[in-house]
Amino acid sequence: MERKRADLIADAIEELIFDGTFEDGDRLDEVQLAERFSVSRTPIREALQRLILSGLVEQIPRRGVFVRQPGPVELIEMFEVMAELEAICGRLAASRISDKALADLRAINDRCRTATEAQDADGNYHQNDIFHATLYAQTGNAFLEQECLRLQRRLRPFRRLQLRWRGRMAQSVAEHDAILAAIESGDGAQAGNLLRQHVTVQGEKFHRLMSSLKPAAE
Amino acid sequence: MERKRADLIADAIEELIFDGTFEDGDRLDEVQLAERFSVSRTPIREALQRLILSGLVEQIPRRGVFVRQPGPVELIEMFEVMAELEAICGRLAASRISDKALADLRAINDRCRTATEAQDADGNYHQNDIFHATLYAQTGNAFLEQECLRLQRRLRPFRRLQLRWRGRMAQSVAEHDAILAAIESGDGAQAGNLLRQHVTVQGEKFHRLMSSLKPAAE
DNA sequence: AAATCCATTCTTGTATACAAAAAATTTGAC
DNA sequence: GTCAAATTTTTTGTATACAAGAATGGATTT
Repeated sequence: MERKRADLIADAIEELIFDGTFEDGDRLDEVQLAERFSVSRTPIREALQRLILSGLVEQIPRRGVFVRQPGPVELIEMFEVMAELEAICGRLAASRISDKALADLRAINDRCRTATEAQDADGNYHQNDIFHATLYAQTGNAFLEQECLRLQRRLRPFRRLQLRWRGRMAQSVAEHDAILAAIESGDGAQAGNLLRQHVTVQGEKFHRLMSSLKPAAE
Repeated sequence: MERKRADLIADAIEELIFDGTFEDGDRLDEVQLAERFSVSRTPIREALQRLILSGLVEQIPRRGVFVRQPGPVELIEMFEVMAELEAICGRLAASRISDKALADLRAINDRCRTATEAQDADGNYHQNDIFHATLYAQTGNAFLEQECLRLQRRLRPFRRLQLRWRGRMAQSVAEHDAILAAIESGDGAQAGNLLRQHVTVQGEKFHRLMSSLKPAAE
């Protein structure tokens, strides 16, 4: 399943948006991008199509495509959906997970713990993504897994910001422990509730997220 | 904000797949489609991009795009996700719905009932879609609403088939009544469970119908 | 001086031409 | 006659040329 050049370009443009090269509201000029990537406008336009469909940019007919970072409201909404999806995953996984996968999850969370103790935010962040992705796979529902991965990917740059909150990493690891305990005991409802709380943006996390958005809003 | 020609073509091709003009596994020839719609290959390719991203067709690099109808397993998975999403909508709507919207839902279900009594499958089908779409909007979460509409749209041709089951339409209307009662009493958990069951049944009915058709299809 | 209208220019949307890769067919050897 | 290799053909992927709509700027008028 090889990928085309347009896919690579789409990923590259996505990265340029995430790292701040293109800010909210910026127009993505086709000819500039074509020069930057040393290709014609055609593959650029294909790449932009992908980004439009993923919701990362918005197209205004005959005007161009513009970076469209989600505002506070939309972001909260997306996190709410993510929380509910993860709750579903937890509930389903509790009744469908294999012993091996459970051991894998414990091992992944141990690596989260190690990274946390080493103050390694990048490591924690990465292992955390793997933890959740592994959980998705244990729902036994490949379609659900893909949908979760899609939203996880979309929220990635925002989730990363939350790790800057002091003590958040350690708390996250502890929450993973509780989730794993609920899954192991087969208590799907409890696993779901814990996961929903784990992902839901509320209280301190809410303010933290909002203030980190302020600079991007300008 | 109807976009451009490529979007109309994408919808048209989608319709051609749903109505059976293109079957599972068929290759969608770019030049043939270009002739059919009297445009060049460029807008056709853009339309196909959309269908690829929506999962309705599959692209094999350097080979072309092929119609990819979901198999029995994937279909069951999709219905399971739809059921869980609707359950979420029901739970959220129970605490967020307005009195006016509740009255609207009752009116829509009354139209479902009228259509059922008139043996009007098309009418019931249409009003049923509106019923659920209206419910999505009452979650107060526009992102969730859009995601639900997306999956609802994808499952539409399959949901339609289950109405052929004798008595299903009347049962569906009764289930809507129970759901509305739960929402009105503010019992989100109950509303969610009823909706999950309501949609799960659709999937199972469809599954049984499909397996009974399998011999004929081969 | 401000506003409006027209022309120029810039950008997207579409068509076509070209290149590269895969499928199909033909030709040749055993 | 069959299998294989090479060539032809078909089809996708990319580049470029062209058309149409929107923005911009200047000139003219009030």
